[in-house]
Amino acid sequence: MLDRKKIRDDPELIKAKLATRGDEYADIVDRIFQLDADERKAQVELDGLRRERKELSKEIGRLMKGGNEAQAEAKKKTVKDINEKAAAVEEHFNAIQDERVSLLAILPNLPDDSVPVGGEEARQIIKEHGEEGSLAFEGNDHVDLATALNLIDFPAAGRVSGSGFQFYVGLGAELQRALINLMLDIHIGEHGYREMRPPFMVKPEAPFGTGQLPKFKEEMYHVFTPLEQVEHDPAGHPDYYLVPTAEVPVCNYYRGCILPPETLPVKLVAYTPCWRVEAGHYGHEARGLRRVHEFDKVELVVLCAPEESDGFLERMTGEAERVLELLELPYRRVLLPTGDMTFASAKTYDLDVFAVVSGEWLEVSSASNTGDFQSRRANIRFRRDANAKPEFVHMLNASGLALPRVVIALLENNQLEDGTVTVPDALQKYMRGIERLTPPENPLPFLD
RNA sequence: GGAGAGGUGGCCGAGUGGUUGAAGGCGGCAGUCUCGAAAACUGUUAUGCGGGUUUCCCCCGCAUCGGGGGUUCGAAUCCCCCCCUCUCCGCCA
Repeated sequence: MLDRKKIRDDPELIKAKLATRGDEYADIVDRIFQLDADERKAQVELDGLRRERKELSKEIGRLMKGGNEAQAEAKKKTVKDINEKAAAVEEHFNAIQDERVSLLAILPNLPDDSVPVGGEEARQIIKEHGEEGSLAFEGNDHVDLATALNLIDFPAAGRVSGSGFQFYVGLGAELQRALINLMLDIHIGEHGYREMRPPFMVKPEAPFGTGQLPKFKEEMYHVFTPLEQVEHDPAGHPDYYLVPTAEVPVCNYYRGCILPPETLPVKLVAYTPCWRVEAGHYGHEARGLRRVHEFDKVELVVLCAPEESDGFLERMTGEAERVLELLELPYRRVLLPTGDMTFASAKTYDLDVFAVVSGEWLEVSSASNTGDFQSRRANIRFRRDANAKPEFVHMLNASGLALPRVVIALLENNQLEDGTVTVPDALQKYMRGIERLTPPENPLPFLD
C-alpha cells in the first residue's frame, strides 16, 4: 500500500513512477487525489458535528443531575438534529473512504530508482556463475529421466489430481526431502535464519497484506467451508486461501503488531508447499515440472529497519545463490525491470538455472525488497527506542529455492550417458550417502 | 461436538449509562538525591486519522476498552450477532 500522503504531496511524481509499471494507473492516482481531498473535508465536518454532540451530551447530563429537565429536553432535540446531519455526513465520508481505500489497494509498489525501466527486454543480467555447458551425448529431458529412473509418476498424478501435480516416488521423494533439508540447514546454520512452519491455509487478510489480494485473486486456490456448515453458521469461517508461497503466512506473522526495540532484524525461513492456479499455461511451458499447481519451496523472509533493506536484498540473493553453488548448478542473477516485477516489489532479482537438455534458463528464485509496501498493508511497525514513535518495517522475501526447476536442472545436467544421474556432494549426506540415481532393482510400475 | 468462564492501555487490574481515553499497581523513560548504583520522591508514558501551526516542535478535534450492529441526548458499561482465549467432558491423527 502506498502512503496516501505521498499521493497528496506529489501526484505527478507517483503517476510517473507507476507509469513504468503499466499505463492503467494514472487515472486511479488522479481519482485517489480527489477522493483524499474530499475525504478530509468530510472528516472535518463530521468531527465538528461529533464534537458538538459530545459537548451537548455532557451538558444534558449536568442539567439532569441538577433537576433541570425542561432545558435538558430542549438540548436533546438539538442533539437529535445534529445526529441526523452527522449520519448523512458520515455516510458520505464512508463512501469516499471505501473507494479511496479500495483504489489504493490495487496500486502496485513504486519501483526503486535503481530498477531499469521497461519490459522483458530491459532485464539486466547482473552476474553469471558457471557455464551454460552441454552434454557430450544426446541426453534426455527431465520428464524422461524422472520416469526412467522411477522418480516421478506423472500419469498417476493425472489420475488422482490432474495435470500440474506429481507423485514423487522412492528416490524421487527422498530427493525432495533432501533438497528441503539441505536448504533449511544452510539458511539456519550458515545464514542465521530461524525456521518457521506456518499454516498452509490462511484468511483473506494475509494475502491482502502481502499483495496477492485483491488484484490477483484468481491465482490462488480458494478453500471453502462445507456448504452445510455455512448455512448453519453464515458468518463463521467463510473461506481460506491455500498459500501460493510461504511469504504469505510468514510475512503476516506480525500482522497488526508493533515490534519492540531490539527485535529487528527478524530473519525467518520456512518450507511450505505452494499452490498456484497458473491458469492458461499449457504445452511446452508446462511440460513436466516447469510450471505446476503444487510445488515445494523454501522461503526466506526478513523484517528490518528501513535503512537496512537495500543491504538485505543483496545478502538474501547471495544466500539463495549459495544453495545453487552447493548444488553445482550454473546460474545467473537477473535484475528485473519495472514492467516485470511482482505487485508488491520495489526491486527484484531473479535467479535462473540453466537446464542443458531444455536449453533454457529456468527461474528458481525471486528475491524482492518490498520496502514498507507490505508492512503498510499488514500494519507491521517497530520502535527504535522504548518511547519512539512506531515506524513501518521493511519486508523482504527470497526463494531459497523453489524445488521443481532445481530438480529439472539437477536431472538434466547431471545425467551420464548410461542414463544414471550423479548426486552433488553436498546433497549426498541428505540422501543416505547415495552418489548416483540409478533405476531401482524393483521399480514401482508407472502405469498409463 | 457438549457445558461453563472470560476478552479493558506494554503487563496486571478497577470500572454496569454522564468531564473515564479510561482509577490503582507493575514495567519503561526523564529528573531529584548519590562518587556511582539501589531505594525513595517528582514528572512522564497508547494508536490512528484530520485541522492549525510548522516542519518534525507544539496546540486542537475525532475515533478506538476483541470485531460488527443496535438502544440512548450520551455506551467500556445495556441488547443482538460474530471472533478469540481458558477450563471440564466427548471424539480423534
